[in-house]
Amino acid sequence: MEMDIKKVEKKWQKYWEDEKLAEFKPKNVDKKYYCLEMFSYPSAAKLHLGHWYNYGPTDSFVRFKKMKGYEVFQPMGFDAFGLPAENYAIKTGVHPKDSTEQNIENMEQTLKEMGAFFDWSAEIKTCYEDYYKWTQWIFLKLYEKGLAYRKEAPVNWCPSCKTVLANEQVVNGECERCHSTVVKKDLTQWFFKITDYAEELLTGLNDLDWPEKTKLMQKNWIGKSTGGEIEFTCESGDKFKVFTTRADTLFGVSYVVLAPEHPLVKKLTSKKQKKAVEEYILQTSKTTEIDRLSTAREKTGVYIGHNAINPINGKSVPIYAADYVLYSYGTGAVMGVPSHDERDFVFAKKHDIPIIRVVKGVNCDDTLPFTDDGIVMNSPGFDGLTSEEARKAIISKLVKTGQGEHKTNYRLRDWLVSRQRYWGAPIPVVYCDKCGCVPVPEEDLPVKLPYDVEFKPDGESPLKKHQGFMETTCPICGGKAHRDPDTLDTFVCSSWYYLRYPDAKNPKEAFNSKIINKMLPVDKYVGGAEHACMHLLYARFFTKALRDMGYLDFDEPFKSLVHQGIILGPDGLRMSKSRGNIINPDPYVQQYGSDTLRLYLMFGFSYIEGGPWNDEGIKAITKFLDRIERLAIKINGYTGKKSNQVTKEDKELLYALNYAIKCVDNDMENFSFNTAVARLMELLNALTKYDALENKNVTLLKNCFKQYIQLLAPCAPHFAEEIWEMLGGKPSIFTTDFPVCDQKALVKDEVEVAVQINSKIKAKLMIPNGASQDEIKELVYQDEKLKEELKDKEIKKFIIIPNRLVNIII
RNA sequence: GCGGAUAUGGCGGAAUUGGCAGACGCGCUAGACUUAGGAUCUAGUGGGCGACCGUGGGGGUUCAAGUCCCUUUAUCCGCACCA
Repeated sequence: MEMDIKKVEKKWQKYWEDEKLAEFKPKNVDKKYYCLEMFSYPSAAKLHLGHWYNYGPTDSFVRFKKMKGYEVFQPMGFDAFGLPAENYAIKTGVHPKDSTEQNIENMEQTLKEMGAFFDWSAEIKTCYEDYYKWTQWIFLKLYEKGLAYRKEAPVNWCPSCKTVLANEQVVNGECERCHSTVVKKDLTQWFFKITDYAEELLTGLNDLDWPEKTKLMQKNWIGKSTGGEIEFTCESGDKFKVFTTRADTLFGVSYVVLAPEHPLVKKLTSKKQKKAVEEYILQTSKTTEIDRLSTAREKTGVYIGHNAINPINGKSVPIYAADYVLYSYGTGAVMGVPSHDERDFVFAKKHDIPIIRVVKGVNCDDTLPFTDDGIVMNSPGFDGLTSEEARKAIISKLVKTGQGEHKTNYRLRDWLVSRQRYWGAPIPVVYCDKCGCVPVPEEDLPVKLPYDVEFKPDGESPLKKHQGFMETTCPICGGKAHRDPDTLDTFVCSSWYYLRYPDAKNPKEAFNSKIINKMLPVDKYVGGAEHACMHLLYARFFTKALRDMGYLDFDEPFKSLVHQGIILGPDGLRMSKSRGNIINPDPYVQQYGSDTLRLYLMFGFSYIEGGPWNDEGIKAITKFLDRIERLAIKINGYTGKKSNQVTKEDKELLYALNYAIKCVDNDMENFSFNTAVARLMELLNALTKYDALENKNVTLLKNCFKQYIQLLAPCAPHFAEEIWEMLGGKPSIFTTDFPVCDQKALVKDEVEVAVQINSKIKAKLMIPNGASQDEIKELVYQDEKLKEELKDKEIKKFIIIPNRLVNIII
């Protein structure tokens, strides 16, 4: 390459910055296009290939939108709280604030070297007071609204480190550091009541331009099921409810199960069974939820030595404690119907529990368990009803006696936001002996995270050990009080950051509603599919909650969503330190330049699929840009020679140009970057071919080539600016309009049509554009080769697909 | 286990949504130019000598299937304290 790519990159990055080309101009808000990439965690490894893949091509999309006349807003920031920085501190003693700030600085620099149109004037760092102050403010608003509450919930506890562990730190049921067996321990923790919005979060999915699979994942995650709650009364007089979607099988109940954590288990267990039950509970505390729900795993459980009464028939059935029932789902209790549920069937066989059939199949299927709907039997008063009728009828009967109700249940659970860690936003409440749990008044925010803390894990979290932080006074009575030693889940910080960006420096409010209502929702959100169920759901919940408090007038934060794929290691496996297959983008940027790496990422992979890294293809991109540069230099040297005559070749070139404009426009819009680049390569081939002609029209060629550089510009921004300037264009090329397709140039005089006989290709014919069916038939019959094939044959059917093919059935 | 997805040449990947499978590129082969060069250009490149056969396997619908239906296999991703 002739040009010094490093110099060119610096030159244009400086120009863009000086001209503030990436800054959003509020006066043009009517033409706004808010494109957001998920912000990143400031890791020590600087930018990895995944960042490049997320941000590079999406920046090209943004530049494309800018050239299409939109006022684009593409902000960037850092999700800066989190576990890794704290782990790093424990290991090395470097304070999370220091390491995080250093990492952010490094990443900012490399992000700038990428040359993306990020509006740095709106940058956000979630670990800074001016941000987490408002995270705390939102917590208070949710609390006021009754959407934040406290309850007991289990945490992973390592008995030897005396510390709470993240799921990630539990490996095969053991502590990753000391390999002790991890147990569950109950703590009082904060929850957000996302379940209040379960129904709206579900129905709202219908109107979103999101990948179908993501919507389906959220739908399943929310997990709506309709059924009823039925109340069982224990012999002791205690009552508990079970949730079921199969009330039609209520007469088939031969036992009931409580989750081992259910309070009634402790209360009702008989003396004789006490030892067995306690052992079982201990065992359960070591099992993960995924294992507990596995249908392949052996169904374990113990009889607690107490019975309950089935409200529909007064029958006494045994109560079991079993870990395949989760205390956190439904009522934490289920009824056991071995005849019509596979898990119950296995359980009953093992514990010698009677199996009573109450539904028969329409087609007389008599193997048990029978899990389909059918006709109800052995159910006095309901026999002969279909399952669906019986479900309603049975619950309705129980409603009358006050022993049941129709109920919709969701698998979605409330969001646990307490983290027993240091590096997060402190929870803005204090606990007073007199006044109880008291929210910190708004004017006292932020509750600052102290710097001087001790990280070494010794049974207490760093904040709990910090007297200066913990000891405070009650805002109500002024008496002694203490703070919450926990911090907020980092997902809380990332659930509202898209609202902060458009008004990022506002010192008076989290965001200005007037501005936000104009700038939101986000027009295009781009990020990994791994966030389908959590971040994307939490953000939707926050938006709806803030709307209901009157701060926002829109219902959904992200109108349109795209997931980029994952770039795997060269071995086809996910990149990870332990595998040693991490590809560092820096050397490629150094050697080939940022445009080349970006372009390769756009061309070499299907954007939403990703795939294994392979650097063979990157040289092809260098070659491609080289060819463009050489042609540019050559064409630039031509002196104008105008010809008014339009040749066949001229027409072909114009066709190629306009076809490319149409395709690239469409492909960029749809994040189909690999095909967009393919069309650019095709057009370069067409330009090169035309250039080789003796009687070329230089003016036409120059004009087409200028448009070519405009088409290329979003995908290779520095390179295109440089060539554009060389061709005499006024910078910046990104202030020019994206070329518009001339439909007239796309009309061809004749089209090639494939001719099939009995669905096998026999010939290809040139057919004049717009020929009638009869004219096409005539042309087919005139063709020598086809004449031979069709001789003496009876034509049964003559199928014509305009401009594509003809199929003759004989 | 539950939930979600994917499978097309030697490789990365296309295919206007039921209409010419393999666009574009890598790699490979041959040639040109050359200071016998990991540069550039030009041509060829799914398989088979062939009629034909080809989109993970088997079956089906259709004039026509990579695309729709049934079935099966393999691989990958998420599962609520990683972000």
